[in-house]
Amino acid sequence: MKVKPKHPIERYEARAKIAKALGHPSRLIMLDALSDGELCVCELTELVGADQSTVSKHLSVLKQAGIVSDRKEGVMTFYRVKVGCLQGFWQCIESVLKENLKTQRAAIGA
Amino acid sequence: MKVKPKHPIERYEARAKIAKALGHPSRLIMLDALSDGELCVCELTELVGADQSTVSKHLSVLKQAGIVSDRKEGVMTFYRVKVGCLQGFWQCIESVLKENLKTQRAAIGA
DNA sequence: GCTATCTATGGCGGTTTTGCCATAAGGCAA
DNA sequence: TTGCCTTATGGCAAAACCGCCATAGATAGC
Repeated sequence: MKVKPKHPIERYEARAKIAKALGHPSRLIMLDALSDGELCVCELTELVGADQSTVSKHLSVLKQAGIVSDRKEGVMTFYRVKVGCLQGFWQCIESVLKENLKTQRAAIGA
Repeated sequence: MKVKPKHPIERYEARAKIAKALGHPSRLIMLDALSDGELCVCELTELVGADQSTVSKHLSVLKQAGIVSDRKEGVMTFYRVKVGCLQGFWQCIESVLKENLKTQRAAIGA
Protein backbone atom coordinates (compact mmCIF):
# COMPACT_ATOMS: atom_id res chain seq x y z
CA MET A 1 0.00 0.00 0.00
CA LYS A 2 1.19 3.42 -0.86
CA VAL A 3 2.15 5.65 2.05
CA LYS A 4 0.96 9.22 1.86
CA PRO A 5 1.41 12.28 4.08
CA LYS A 6 -1.27 12.53 6.73
CA HIS A 7 -1.66 16.27 6.30
CA PRO A 8 -1.23 18.76 3.48
CA ILE A 9 2.33 19.86 2.88
CA GLU A 10 1.60 23.40 4.03
CA ARG A 11 0.83 22.04 7.45
CA TYR A 12 4.27 20.50 7.71
CA GLU A 13 5.87 23.66 6.41
CA ALA A 14 4.18 25.70 9.10
CA ARG A 15 5.29 23.23 11.71
CA ALA A 16 8.82 23.19 10.41
CA LYS A 17 8.98 26.96 10.63
CA ILE A 18 8.23 26.79 14.34
CA ALA A 19 10.76 24.06 14.95
CA LYS A 20 13.37 25.91 12.95
CA ALA A 21 12.88 29.00 15.08
CA LEU A 22 13.71 26.82 18.07
CA GLY A 23 16.81 25.44 16.40
CA HIS A 24 19.47 27.84 17.59
CA PRO A 25 21.31 27.84 20.94
CA SER A 26 21.07 31.60 21.47
CA ARG A 27 17.34 31.56 20.88
CA LEU A 28 16.90 28.70 23.33
CA ILE A 29 18.94 30.53 25.95
CA MET A 30 16.72 33.57 25.56
CA LEU A 31 13.52 31.56 25.71
CA ASP A 32 14.70 29.81 28.83
CA ALA A 33 15.42 33.15 30.50
CA LEU A 34 12.13 34.59 29.29
CA SER A 35 10.22 31.79 30.98
CA ASP A 36 10.66 33.74 34.21
CA GLY A 37 9.18 36.91 32.76
CA GLU A 38 9.81 39.57 30.18
CA LEU A 39 13.24 41.03 29.51
CA CYS A 40 14.49 43.94 27.42
CA VAL A 41 16.76 43.53 24.43
CA CYS A 42 19.68 44.97 26.36
CA GLU A 43 19.38 42.28 29.01
CA LEU A 44 19.04 39.55 26.42
CA THR A 45 22.06 40.90 24.58
CA GLU A 46 24.16 40.62 27.70
CA LEU A 47 22.68 37.19 28.36
CA VAL A 48 23.79 35.57 25.11
CA GLY A 49 26.94 37.63 24.70
CA ALA A 50 26.47 38.43 21.04
CA ASP A 51 26.17 41.68 19.16
CA GLN A 52 23.00 43.64 19.85
CA SER A 53 21.99 43.52 16.21
CA THR A 54 22.40 39.75 16.20
CA VAL A 55 20.18 39.40 19.23
CA SER A 56 17.59 41.67 17.69
CA LYS A 57 17.46 39.46 14.62
CA HIS A 58 17.14 36.34 16.71
CA LEU A 59 14.21 37.91 18.51
CA SER A 60 12.70 38.81 15.19
CA VAL A 61 12.81 35.16 14.19
CA LEU A 62 11.09 34.10 17.39
CA LYS A 63 8.49 36.81 16.99
CA GLN A 64 7.74 35.91 13.40
CA ALA A 65 7.24 32.31 14.45
CA GLY A 66 4.72 33.51 17.03
CA ILE A 67 6.70 32.23 19.97
CA VAL A 68 7.33 35.58 21.64
CA SER A 69 5.66 38.98 21.61
CA ASP A 70 7.12 42.39 22.30
CA ARG A 71 6.07 45.51 24.12
CA LYS A 72 7.65 48.92 23.79
CA GLU A 73 8.14 51.08 26.84
CA GLY A 74 9.95 54.28 26.15
CA VAL A 75 13.21 53.50 24.46
CA MET A 76 13.24 49.89 25.46
CA THR A 77 11.51 46.84 24.03
CA PHE A 78 10.48 44.01 26.29
CA TYR A 79 10.00 40.52 24.96
CA ARG A 80 7.94 37.83 26.56
CA VAL A 81 7.04 34.22 25.82
CA LYS A 82 3.70 34.10 24.07
CA VAL A 83 2.92 30.39 24.25
CA GLY A 84 2.54 28.18 27.26
CA CYS A 85 3.57 24.89 25.75
CA LEU A 86 7.31 25.36 25.80
CA GLN A 87 7.62 23.38 28.99
CA GLY A 88 6.40 20.34 27.10
CA PHE A 89 8.85 21.15 24.37
CA TRP A 90 11.77 21.17 26.81
CA GLN A 91 10.69 17.88 28.28
CA CYS A 92 10.49 16.29 24.86
CA ILE A 93 13.94 17.52 23.91
CA GLU A 94 15.41 16.43 27.22
CA SER A 95 13.91 12.98 26.91
CA VAL A 96 15.60 12.62 23.53
CA LEU A 97 18.90 13.71 25.01
CA LYS A 98 18.56 11.29 27.87
CA GLU A 99 17.79 8.48 25.46
CA ASN A 100 20.83 9.44 23.40
CA LEU A 101 23.05 9.26 26.47
CA LYS A 102 21.76 5.78 27.19
CA THR A 103 22.49 4.72 23.62
CA GLN A 104 26.00 6.13 23.79
CA ARG A 105 26.71 4.37 27.03
CA ALA A 106 25.46 1.10 25.58
CA ALA A 107 27.69 1.58 22.55
CA ILE A 108 30.75 2.11 24.75
CA GLY A 109 29.91 -0.82 26.97
CA ALA A 110 29.44 -3.15 24.04
CA MET B 1 20.80 41.98 38.49
CA LYS B 2 22.68 40.26 35.75
CA VAL B 3 20.80 37.60 33.83
CA LYS B 4 22.72 34.44 33.09
CA PRO B 5 21.93 31.25 31.20
CA LYS B 6 20.35 28.64 33.41
CA HIS B 7 22.36 25.85 31.87
CA PRO B 8 25.79 25.50 30.25
CA ILE B 9 25.90 26.49 26.62
CA GLU B 10 26.57 22.92 25.50
CA ARG B 11 23.18 21.99 26.86
CA TYR B 12 21.48 24.51 24.64
CA GLU B 13 23.54 23.42 21.67
CA ALA B 14 22.43 19.85 22.19
CA ARG B 15 18.83 20.98 22.46
CA ALA B 16 19.13 23.13 19.36
CA LYS B 17 20.45 20.19 17.40
CA ILE B 18 17.28 18.25 18.18
CA ALA B 19 15.02 21.16 17.30
CA LYS B 20 16.92 21.82 14.11
CA ALA B 21 16.50 18.23 13.05
CA LEU B 22 12.75 18.78 13.37
CA GLY B 23 12.91 21.95 11.28
CA HIS B 24 12.28 20.62 7.81
CA PRO B 25 8.94 19.69 6.20
CA SER B 26 10.17 16.47 4.62
CA ARG B 27 11.56 15.26 7.91
CA LEU B 28 8.30 16.03 9.68
CA ILE B 29 6.33 14.18 7.01
CA MET B 30 8.50 11.14 7.50
CA LEU B 31 8.28 11.27 11.27
CA ASP B 32 4.53 11.52 11.07
CA ALA B 33 4.36 8.47 8.84
CA LEU B 34 6.82 6.60 11.04
CA SER B 35 4.58 7.11 14.05
CA ASP B 36 2.53 4.19 12.72
CA GLY B 37 5.52 1.89 12.52
CA GLU B 38 8.76 1.39 10.70
CA LEU B 39 9.21 2.04 7.00
CA CYS B 40 12.00 1.39 4.54
CA VAL B 41 13.88 4.13 2.74
CA CYS B 42 12.17 3.27 -0.51
CA GLU B 43 8.74 3.87 1.01
CA LEU B 44 9.86 7.11 2.62
CA THR B 45 11.33 8.23 -0.68
CA GLU B 46 8.02 7.74 -2.40
CA LEU B 47 6.30 9.44 0.52
CA VAL B 48 8.12 12.74 0.31
CA GLY B 49 8.64 12.67 -3.43
CA ALA B 50 12.29 13.68 -3.40
CA ASP B 51 15.43 12.02 -4.65
CA GLN B 52 16.44 8.89 -2.79
CA SER B 53 19.77 10.40 -1.83
CA THR B 54 18.03 13.44 -0.41
CA VAL B 55 15.76 11.26 1.70
CA SER B 56 18.70 9.23 2.90
CA LYS B 57 20.42 12.39 4.08
CA HIS B 58 17.31 13.60 5.85
CA LEU B 59 17.12 10.28 7.66
CA SER B 60 20.76 10.62 8.58
CA VAL B 61 20.00 13.96 10.23
CA LEU B 62 17.16 12.45 12.24
CA LYS B 63 19.30 9.51 13.23
CA GLN B 64 22.20 11.68 14.32
CA ALA B 65 19.83 13.68 16.46
CA GLY B 66 18.71 10.46 18.11
CA ILE B 67 15.13 10.78 16.97
CA VAL B 68 15.01 7.66 14.82
CA SER B 69 16.92 4.40 14.67
CA ASP B 70 17.48 2.07 11.75
CA ARG B 71 17.53 -1.65 11.18
CA LYS B 72 18.94 -3.40 8.17
CA GLU B 73 17.17 -6.36 6.68
CA GLY B 74 18.77 -7.68 3.55
CA VAL B 75 19.13 -4.87 1.08
CA MET B 76 16.64 -2.64 2.79
CA THR B 77 16.93 -0.33 5.77
CA PHE B 78 13.96 0.25 8.01
CA TYR B 79 13.67 3.36 10.11
CA ARG B 80 11.56 3.74 13.20
CA VAL B 81 10.85 6.51 15.70
CA LYS B 82 13.09 6.08 18.71
CA VAL B 83 11.48 8.48 21.17
CA GLY B 84 7.97 8.57 22.53
CA CYS B 85 7.64 12.26 23.20
CA LEU B 86 6.95 13.49 19.70
CA GLN B 87 3.24 13.58 20.38
CA GLY B 88 3.87 16.30 22.95
CA PHE B 89 6.05 18.09 20.45
CA TRP B 90 3.28 18.11 17.86
CA GLN B 91 0.82 19.45 20.36
CA CYS B 92 3.18 22.25 21.32
CA ILE B 93 3.72 23.21 17.70
CA GLU B 94 0.03 23.06 16.94
CA SER B 95 -0.81 25.25 19.91
CA VAL B 96 1.61 27.86 18.62
CA LEU B 97 0.03 27.70 15.18
CA LYS B 98 -3.43 28.04 16.65
CA GLU B 99 -2.35 31.02 18.69
CA ASN B 100 -0.83 32.59 15.59
CA LEU B 101 -4.10 32.19 13.73
CA LYS B 102 -5.90 33.94 16.54
CA THR B 103 -3.42 36.80 16.44
CA GLN B 104 -3.79 37.15 12.69
CA ARG B 105 -7.53 37.21 12.91
CA ALA B 106 -7.37 39.86 15.60
CA ALA B 107 -5.04 41.92 13.44
CA ILE B 108 -7.44 41.75 10.52
CA GLY B 109 -10.43 42.54 12.66
CA ALA B 110 -8.76 45.57 14.24
C1' DG C 1 30.11 -15.17 -12.41
C1' DC C 2 26.45 -11.23 -13.88
C1' DT C 3 22.55 -8.25 -13.07
C1' DA C 4 19.11 -5.78 -10.63
C1' DT C 5 17.67 -3.51 -6.44
C1' DC C 6 18.24 -0.76 -2.31
C1' DT C 7 20.84 2.41 0.35
C1' DA C 8 24.67 5.63 1.58
C1' DT C 9 28.13 8.96 0.26
C1' DG C 10 30.75 12.56 -2.41
C1' DG C 11 30.33 16.52 -5.04
C1' DC C 12 28.44 20.42 -7.05
C1' DG C 13 25.61 24.76 -7.48
C1' DG C 14 21.91 27.52 -5.35
C1' DT C 15 19.70 29.12 -1.37
C1' DT C 16 19.40 30.24 3.44
C1' DT C 17 21.32 31.29 7.85
C1' DT C 18 24.50 33.67 10.88
C1' DG C 19 27.23 37.29 12.95
C1' DC C 20 29.37 41.50 12.86
C1' DC C 21 29.74 46.35 11.40
C1' DA C 22 27.70 50.58 10.39
C1' DT C 23 23.84 53.23 10.60
C1' DA C 24 19.16 54.83 11.00
C1' DA C 25 15.04 55.70 13.95
C1' DG C 26 12.95 56.94 18.13
C1' DG C 27 12.72 58.53 22.97
C1' DC C 28 14.73 60.74 27.19
C1' DA C 29 17.31 64.32 29.54
C1' DA C 30 19.84 68.33 30.01
C1' DT D 1 18.47 72.08 20.28
C1' DT D 2 22.34 68.67 21.42
C1' DG D 3 23.70 64.51 23.16
C1' DC D 4 22.97 59.84 24.89
C1' DC D 5 20.76 55.49 25.12
C1' DT D 6 18.08 51.58 23.15
C1' DT D 7 16.56 49.09 19.33
C1' DA D 8 15.92 47.81 14.34
C1' DT D 9 17.66 47.44 9.69
C1' DG D 10 20.87 47.02 5.61
C1' DG D 11 24.97 45.07 3.96
C1' DC D 12 28.52 41.92 3.61
C1' DA D 13 31.28 37.59 4.06
C1' DA D 14 31.52 33.04 6.08
C1' DA D 15 29.15 29.07 7.06
C1' DA D 16 25.46 25.80 6.87
C1' DC D 17 21.69 23.79 4.45
C1' DC D 18 19.34 21.68 0.50
C1' DG D 19 18.51 19.11 -3.73
C1' DC D 20 20.03 16.64 -7.44
C1' DC D 21 23.41 13.80 -10.03
C1' DA D 22 26.66 10.27 -10.12
C1' DT D 23 28.52 6.55 -7.92
C1' DA D 24 29.99 3.12 -4.60
C1' DG D 25 28.75 -0.74 -1.46
C1' DA D 26 25.92 -4.48 -0.22
C1' DT D 27 22.54 -8.02 -1.00
C1' DA D 28 19.38 -11.10 -3.57
C1' DG D 29 18.44 -13.75 -7.56
C1' DC D 30 19.67 -15.83 -11.80
